[in-house]
Amino acid sequence: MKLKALNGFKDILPGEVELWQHVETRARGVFTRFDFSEIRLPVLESTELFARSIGETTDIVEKEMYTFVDKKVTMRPEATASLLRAYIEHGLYVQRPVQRLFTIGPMFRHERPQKGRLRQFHQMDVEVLGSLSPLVDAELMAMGSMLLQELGLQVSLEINSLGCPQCRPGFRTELLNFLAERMEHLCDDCKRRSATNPLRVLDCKNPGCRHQVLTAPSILDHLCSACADHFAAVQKGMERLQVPYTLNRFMVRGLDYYTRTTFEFITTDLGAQAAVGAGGRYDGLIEQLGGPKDTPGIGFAMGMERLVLLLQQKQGAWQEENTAPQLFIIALGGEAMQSCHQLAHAMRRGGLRVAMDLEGRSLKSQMKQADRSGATWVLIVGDDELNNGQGVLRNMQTQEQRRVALAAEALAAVVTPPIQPGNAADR
RNA sequence: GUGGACGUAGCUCAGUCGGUUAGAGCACCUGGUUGUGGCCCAGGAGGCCGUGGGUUCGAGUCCCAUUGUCCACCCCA
Repeated sequence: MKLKALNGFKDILPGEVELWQHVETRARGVFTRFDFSEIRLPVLESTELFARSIGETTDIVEKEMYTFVDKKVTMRPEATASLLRAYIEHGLYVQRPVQRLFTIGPMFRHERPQKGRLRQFHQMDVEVLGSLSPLVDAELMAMGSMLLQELGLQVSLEINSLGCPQCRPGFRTELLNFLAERMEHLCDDCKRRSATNPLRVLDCKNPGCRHQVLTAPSILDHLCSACADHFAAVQKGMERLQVPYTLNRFMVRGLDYYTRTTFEFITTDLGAQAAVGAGGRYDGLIEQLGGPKDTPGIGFAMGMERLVLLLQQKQGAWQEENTAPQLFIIALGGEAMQSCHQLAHAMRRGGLRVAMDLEGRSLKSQMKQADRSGATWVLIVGDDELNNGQGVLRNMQTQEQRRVALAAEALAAVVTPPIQPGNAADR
């Protein structure tokens, strides 16, 4: 095999696509219920946009971006930056003081692929721009929980606050002092992290580090009064909406722009990839990207691959929509083929799903195809049927056959049964 | 970028101590039935055994390199 998809890039084949559509349909339903509007964004943006928003020294920007160096453009590694760019560029803050937007699409990061992680992956991204209200934080998390619940997934929610530019530096210094005292007990990665991003030591997976960090100062004890009040109001809001969550003072974020509330939807069923969704507040980012002053924002992203993996592991988690042909037409002989081709077209124009073999294969072979297609009805047309204008219509389940006029309307009347008033509610 | 495991038919996998023509199941095609699906039966097609080198009388099997995939680390949705 010579040509194949790139490492970390995957085809989504028929059979699996239906599950993706199911997830997207459910997501769109929930998001619009919460008054969010869809926005569609380019996958290619100026490199500068990501460098400025995500952070020059983050792993994503330093070594994971697909960048056309000569053209100074990059395949987006996440959606928030692009969405904010569009928000600022089109002055959406003028049209509506608080914008609620979502987008669904592919992202690109040059990482080593593993379970639940690809180089092209797909996210559903939700953002609320222009609101400082803690009720928005609570509502976003509640919405994420609702979607996961409607998908039938058991996922836990962990929340934390990272403070703001007022209170975080103080905490950072204190944490650095704490880490310096027990540097020799930390793993090599954490020794490095202490210098680059000390907060990350808090969520190291190494058991030794976890043990050390248990007695570390807590960010939650160092919030300024504004951040503390906000976080308390977020938690009150969560309780009012009855969204279960756990407080995790060790949770931090990988992207530089996060402030205050952060959260992750966590599962234990995806190997090393615990997070199916994550997000938080980024109150300084919009201004930093050239938007209006003091415009706060908050949002989260869910990993579609991870949701799909979870649903695939869960038998019967969803009901596939029936897209099988309603009628399979079998034509025997050249003349019948031409006549049936025309008939199929007329019925399709009328809105029916009609399948037909155009290869002139044997009746037996076509019956097999019809069976596999899942069609309930099969129309058989040979020379005799063509001459007297009556096709043989067979019900594949009951094996009953009858003669029906070779006319689109007559066939449609049999193939699409009128809806019984009593059955409507069952569907 | 680092580590480990694994590459045999479209898919899932056997293949003994190195031995002559490389196998099974599923899927596909044809027939068993002048024009009737599923089940069954018979037959067929489909392989550079990832690639390149080496050892050997002989390599799918052993060795080396390379490449790909997966899992984990890092990081992240």
